[in-house]
Amino acid sequence: MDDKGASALLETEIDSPRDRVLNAAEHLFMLRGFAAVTLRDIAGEVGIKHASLYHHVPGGKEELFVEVIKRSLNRHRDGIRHAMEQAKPDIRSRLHAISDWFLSQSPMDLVRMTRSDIPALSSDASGRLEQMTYEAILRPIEGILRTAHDAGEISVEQTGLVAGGIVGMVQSLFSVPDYALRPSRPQMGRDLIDAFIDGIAA
Amino acid sequence: MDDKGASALLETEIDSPRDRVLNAAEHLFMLRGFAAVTLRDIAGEVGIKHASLYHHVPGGKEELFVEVIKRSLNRHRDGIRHAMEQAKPDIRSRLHAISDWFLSQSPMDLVRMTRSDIPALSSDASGRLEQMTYEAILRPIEGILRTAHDAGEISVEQTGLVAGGIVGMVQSLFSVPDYALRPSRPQMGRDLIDAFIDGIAA
DNA sequence: ATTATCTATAGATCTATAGATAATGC
DNA sequence: ATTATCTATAGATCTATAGATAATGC
Repeated sequence: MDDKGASALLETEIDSPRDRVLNAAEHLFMLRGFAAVTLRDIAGEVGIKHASLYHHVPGGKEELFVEVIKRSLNRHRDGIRHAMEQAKPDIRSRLHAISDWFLSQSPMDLVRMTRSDIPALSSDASGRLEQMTYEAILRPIEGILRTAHDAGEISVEQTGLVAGGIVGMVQSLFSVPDYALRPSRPQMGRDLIDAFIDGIAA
Repeated sequence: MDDKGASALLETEIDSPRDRVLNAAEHLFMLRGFAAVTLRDIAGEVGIKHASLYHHVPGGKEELFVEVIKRSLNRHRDGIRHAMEQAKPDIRSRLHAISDWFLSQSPMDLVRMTRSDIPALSSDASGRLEQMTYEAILRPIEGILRTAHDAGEISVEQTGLVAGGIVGMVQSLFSVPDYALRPSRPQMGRDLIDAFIDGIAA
């Protein structure tokens, strides 16, 4: 699957130059979106000239974005999977773990990604990424909810709807300004999850 | 407050040319965000050349965006206020009405607006819009939750947190693709509100 | 007479490419 | 020797302005 050659790097290995480029690109693309980030912005964050980016990503801006999103989605898929293995099996622990995971990552805005960024790409990449976004994030959470539902742990039927709602709710925390961060963002995430599980009604 | 002169237009009045420009701009800015929309896109949707936009909005792209957002935020503030006057006073009816209102408007992405679009503006406009966003949308909803809390209708204390979560949850529905719109988006919104009020736990 | 639009163009970016130079890894 | 970076530049596009032309409203 990886035509760049599976690298059997030592664990002490520092980031490859290509990874430093992808890291900078991910930071900026996630923060501002595809259109608002220029290749000069990314190169500037790495500390090189923008023309040098083409050595690492010959396909230019679109390939850079696609690589960044694919890498991020794969990491989220694995992160959620791993969190589910670690967490206690009850739905509250599981949703807490998912919230913790999202809030530990660079701020993703799934709404902007699916409504603005991804549709701006060539229709080829566009379709693949849209599909991949669903498979990596919404589908796993949907599965977790479905399992909890079948076990009689939760009552709601519309697992897809609720999965999207939870993600939207948690990601809204990324726009909480620093001065309002009391309690911490992860704690806010768990509080929102608790409110959603128990209901806000008195 | 409005230095363009309060227009005592007849109710049968059709949109002024300036309003047609603002409408097109709002549609595109809300869909794709500030950076991803060009003046040519907007002019094209109106059916004029991009240079003509400067006659209606001399300040150019930034002023156009600021005008659009201010108009939209004012409309949301009034719409929420009006919805609260119409709705029954219990918190469920009120949150249903808020969800209905949001889903009746052109798709707003508050996360993208506050994290990407608004910070890209001159710091002058940026500060004003950030403040106005909070006052027009989050504060009213927070007030509604606070009232319900004081009346013993809901138990959760963190009204600001929950207000943001509800908005994020409802706005996530804008990224539901058309083929998945069963039931309707407004019905999905009310279902999510119900789940949030009653809790998803069995 | 005023308002709205157009053509033409300036100047600033942006993406992308070509080819030279520097740094790195056997 | 290979990988990474740089300088220089082409060509596309974007925002914005100036001034001419067309449409509209008394």
